[in-house]
Amino acid sequence: MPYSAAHREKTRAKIVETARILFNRHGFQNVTIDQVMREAGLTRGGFYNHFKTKEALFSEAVSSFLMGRGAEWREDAGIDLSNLKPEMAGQMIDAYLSPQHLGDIDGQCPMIALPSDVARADPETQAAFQKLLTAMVWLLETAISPENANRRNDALSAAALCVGGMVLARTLPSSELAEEVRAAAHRTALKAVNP
Amino acid sequence: MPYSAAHREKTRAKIVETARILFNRHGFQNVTIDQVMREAGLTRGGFYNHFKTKEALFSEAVSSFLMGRGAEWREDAGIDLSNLKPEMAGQMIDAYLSPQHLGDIDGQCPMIALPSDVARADPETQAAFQKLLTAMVWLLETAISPENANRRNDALSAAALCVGGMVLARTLPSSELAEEVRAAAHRTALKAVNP
DNA sequence: TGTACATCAGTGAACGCGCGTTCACTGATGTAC
DNA sequence: TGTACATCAGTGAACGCGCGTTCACTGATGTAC
Repeated sequence: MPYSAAHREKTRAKIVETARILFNRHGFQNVTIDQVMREAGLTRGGFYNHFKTKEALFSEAVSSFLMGRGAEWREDAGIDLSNLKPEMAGQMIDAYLSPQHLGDIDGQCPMIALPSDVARADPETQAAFQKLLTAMVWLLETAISPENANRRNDALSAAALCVGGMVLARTLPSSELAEEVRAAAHRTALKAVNP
Repeated sequence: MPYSAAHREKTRAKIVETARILFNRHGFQNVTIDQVMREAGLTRGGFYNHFKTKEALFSEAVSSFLMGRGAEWREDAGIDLSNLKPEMAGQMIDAYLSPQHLGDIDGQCPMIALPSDVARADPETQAAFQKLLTAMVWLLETAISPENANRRNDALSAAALCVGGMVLARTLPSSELAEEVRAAAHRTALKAVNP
């Protein structure tokens, strides 16, 4: 058995991570397989040793965020999934709706960079997207103080504010208005999880 | 001067309106010029009599919403721009975050259907998108009771909830979760403009 | 320990298709007389 | 009022390029002996 399974897995992971970043930058359709493979230090043809189609790569790239880049991101924000405390909902929102996240094209959450692309993608990709949102809502809901009778409603709304605020801010050409939207969504999301 | 200017203008408007709908359904890149022209009852080649590039059409399609489909939409919701009253912020939110709007693929607001596409489009298209948001925020802000000291913040947040809630709901494969997000965003947006 | 071998990750040329754009043309229509 | 003409909206064939995918191959590496 030439080439260890670990080697194969490492190459595959490298392709997925490269793709995640390029999709974040340019969107699904504006990234070519050639580009991904070259950026990953490989050549075009090898792609199909690892993935069936370009769409399959997209699905993996979206899905990889939760435990990949997203995990680093939670760590930086001081969020410990195995030990959620009420204040972590606020920390989550602070991090998600931060100017840093707005400026971090490569590392951003796929829900911000790719919603339209996912809406038109295959069911696997949409399922990966849904998992991302479900995880976010779960985290917010679990962290919100149990005294709040509208926990679920507030968690869902905070998630909508997080994604909506960032999507709008990303799309606006005027950075002043973008910043205004981000800041307003931030303030209101904090109020929603901690009324 | 053969063919009246009105005829030319009518054809052009027909192309834009057809394109707006097709972009809403399939996204910018998944719609071909051939498709648009055929659907508008014309043939491929004529396109360039009216537009310089496909991107120019995109920009017009986004921009056409405000005074086109969006105007019908405001009328149905009972919103009169020349005579805004406090309760109209609520009517606006009721209409935007309604199950009907969620189901209306063809008629939906471009901010919901096309945010990722616009984020990667040319400056004209982004400017058209910004005009849409600016109009929405202006409407909400103007309608919100002047007693509210955080008018602008609340209007911006309500807009983020409107767009964010709908974008998420559109992208989710589970219609139950989609409906839950929509309803939560709706409730919280209403609270934001009318605390 | 060293070597022949089998495997399969990776290579790069080629294929085929779709689509944005161009272009020479056609023919419907308004105007001048 | 009727007709010849000029204009230009609309036609449809063709071009050219890019990209997803395929395929015959190469050569690095782990294993058997």
